[in-house]
Amino acid sequence: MATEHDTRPRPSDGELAILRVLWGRGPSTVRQVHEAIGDRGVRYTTTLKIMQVMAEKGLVERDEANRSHVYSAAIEEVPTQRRLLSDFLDKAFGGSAGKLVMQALAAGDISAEELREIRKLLKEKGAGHEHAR
Amino acid sequence: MATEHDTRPRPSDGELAILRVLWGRGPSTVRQVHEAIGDRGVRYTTTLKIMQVMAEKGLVERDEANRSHVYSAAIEEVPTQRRLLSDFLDKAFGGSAGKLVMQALAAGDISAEELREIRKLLKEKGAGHEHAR
DNA sequence: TGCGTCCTACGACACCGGTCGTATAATGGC
DNA sequence: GCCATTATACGACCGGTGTCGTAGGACGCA
Repeated sequence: MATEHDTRPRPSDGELAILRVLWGRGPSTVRQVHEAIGDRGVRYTTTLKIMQVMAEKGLVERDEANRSHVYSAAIEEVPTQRRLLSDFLDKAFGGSAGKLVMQALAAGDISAEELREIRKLLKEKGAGHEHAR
Repeated sequence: MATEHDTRPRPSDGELAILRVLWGRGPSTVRQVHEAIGDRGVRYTTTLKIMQVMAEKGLVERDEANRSHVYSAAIEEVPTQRRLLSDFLDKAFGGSAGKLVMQALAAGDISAEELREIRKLLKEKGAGHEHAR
């Protein structure tokens, strides 16, 4: 069987913030991450601690070659987002992806660029949409 | 604009599950909610406690006329979903509604019915899509 | 009137996530 | 070689959430 389920836990909110930095700028030191986050009043050791815990959980990988350890994301961005989205979909929208999409469209500001992509995606998806089952 | 910001806290996951029941079937007793939730191994008093806390927080209202108190949702479904969605959007997608929509479209099974609505919405939205502000 | 049933109320507890202080070790400039 | 700087490690604590046990009151019915 190809689909061995990932045993790693979902990232928490704080962990996700760190992952976003790692995904965005690639392997980074704690300091770099800490500063990238904008340092919302939070101490350096807090960021450090979270990242250490993440390493234990397998959410990030750590290169200890240098004194300043270099961390990199151990889980991919899109699949992770998809898992979180799936959870959120169930919790907040009872699993109705349609409702979620509609509210996202109504609420969020979406660039023309992205709108175009969405239309394209929708066109492909709805190729044979004549019959609704 | 009379946008007095709602001071009530965001519902937690457990609270959200209860709200979904309340939104779905209207004012209900604790027992009804508890059974509707499917009772995932959780004791009755757990459900009760959460609902009591929700009442304190102002997330639900309680009618104590009868012995079995009747609870009803004190916050509306769509605005609540929108707030949660907005939070989630920031946390998981860095605020990019476009990315979220695309993944939701790609991942979720959306009924033909909803697909049609989405297209309609998209059409309206993109009517004068020359400038995406 | 007494008893089983159902309800609410309340407190205790455990876990998780986030936060920080402090201790200790490496580094590099002077 | 010394010292200030900067890094990691570790433990403590707090608040929120969920979980449950138990106590006690209301109800209905034989």
